[in-house]
Amino acid sequence: MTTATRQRSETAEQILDLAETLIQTRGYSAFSYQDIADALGIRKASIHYHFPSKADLGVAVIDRYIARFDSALNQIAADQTQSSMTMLDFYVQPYLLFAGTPDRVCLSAALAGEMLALPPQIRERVEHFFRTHQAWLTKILQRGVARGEFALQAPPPKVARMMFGALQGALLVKRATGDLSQIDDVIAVIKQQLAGPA
Amino acid sequence: MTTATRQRSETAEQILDLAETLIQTRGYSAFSYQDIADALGIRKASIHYHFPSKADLGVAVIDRYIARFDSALNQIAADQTQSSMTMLDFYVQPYLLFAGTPDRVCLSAALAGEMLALPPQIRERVEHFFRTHQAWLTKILQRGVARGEFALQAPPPKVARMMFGALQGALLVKRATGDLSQIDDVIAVIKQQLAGPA
DNA sequence: GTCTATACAAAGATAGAC
DNA sequence: GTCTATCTTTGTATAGAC
Repeated sequence: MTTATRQRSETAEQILDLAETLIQTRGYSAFSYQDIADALGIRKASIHYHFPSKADLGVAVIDRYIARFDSALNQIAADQTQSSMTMLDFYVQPYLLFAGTPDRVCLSAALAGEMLALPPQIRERVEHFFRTHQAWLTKILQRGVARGEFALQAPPPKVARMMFGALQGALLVKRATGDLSQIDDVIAVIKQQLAGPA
Repeated sequence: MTTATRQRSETAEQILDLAETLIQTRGYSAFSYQDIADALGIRKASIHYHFPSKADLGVAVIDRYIARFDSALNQIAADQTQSSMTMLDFYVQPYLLFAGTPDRVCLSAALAGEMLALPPQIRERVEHFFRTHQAWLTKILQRGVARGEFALQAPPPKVARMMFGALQGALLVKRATGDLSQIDDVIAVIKQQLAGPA
């Protein structure tokens, strides 16, 4: 068992949950230990006990976020009897979940907006998240092409980039405009294009 | 002549330029009057003379940003002899400009990442920016379809949403990963899809 | 593991001299 | 229009009692 999976106290988990939401809605720079202390009814010093510095907390939040996605991606790829489109449908589930809320975007996208204000350890992880997801999408697209399920008009890596950017951008636009149908529309257009010319 | 076009002092312009860059690279919450004072070799109080509050400065920055885009969009639409694809090529110019720098994203996308931490006046403008651009893109797509230049597999408003999100997302990913080819790839894929099935 | 108390720096902002 | 000086609040962080 690695360090990443060592269990955490109940309070630590609550702190992580709240910090994740705060970063997604207000950004890393704009949230404070005080915000969390108020919400949980504890003192700032107690949070420092669990996460000595704000950077430590930020790293823990994104590491957990990444781990959740990694687990989901592995699960999807585990069942090779599925169609590639079904795999993509599973992939976009988290985006649809965020889409259902008025104020949530992908944690990594929120962080990417303030990239140069982030501690280096956090920056690295945002970069890792983006690279990993685009690579994963590329693999699914290649699989779909190989199996004759997709008819792409551009190389899989480029289509993967377009898809990933469109999903992340759609969440940002959704929140800013308050129009929750943004992601549904974007996903619909993407899927139609993968299916190939009618 | 409207208020928006009233001329500003040289110092005020320098402050706006720097604030714009700082918001694009570090975000609204993370930049301070001190950052600007240091860079310009002036005092914080001097900035407060030109822009009483941080919200005032933020509003001035995004208003100028929006005005620049509005002007560009109007210019593009002014010459109706152009092809719709040419109009789109002009539209993506600013994105390509940002794409050439390692750390710039669209001002509105940076702000969208920390939406709930923004003063209401700024939030409104981000929303306005997103709505305006998607509406403009929709009009160009409709024009292209009407003139037989584009063969879309989905309704123009939805394709416009996908395109816009993809462009914004591409800039964020570009900065996070450091791969400047992200936008070129995304634009290439988008254009190929507009041209219709081969 | 949580608290009180406190240190220390930075932020946004204002008053008033020049 | 810019400066010095100052105020107030907030943010991150630590020491040490319970």
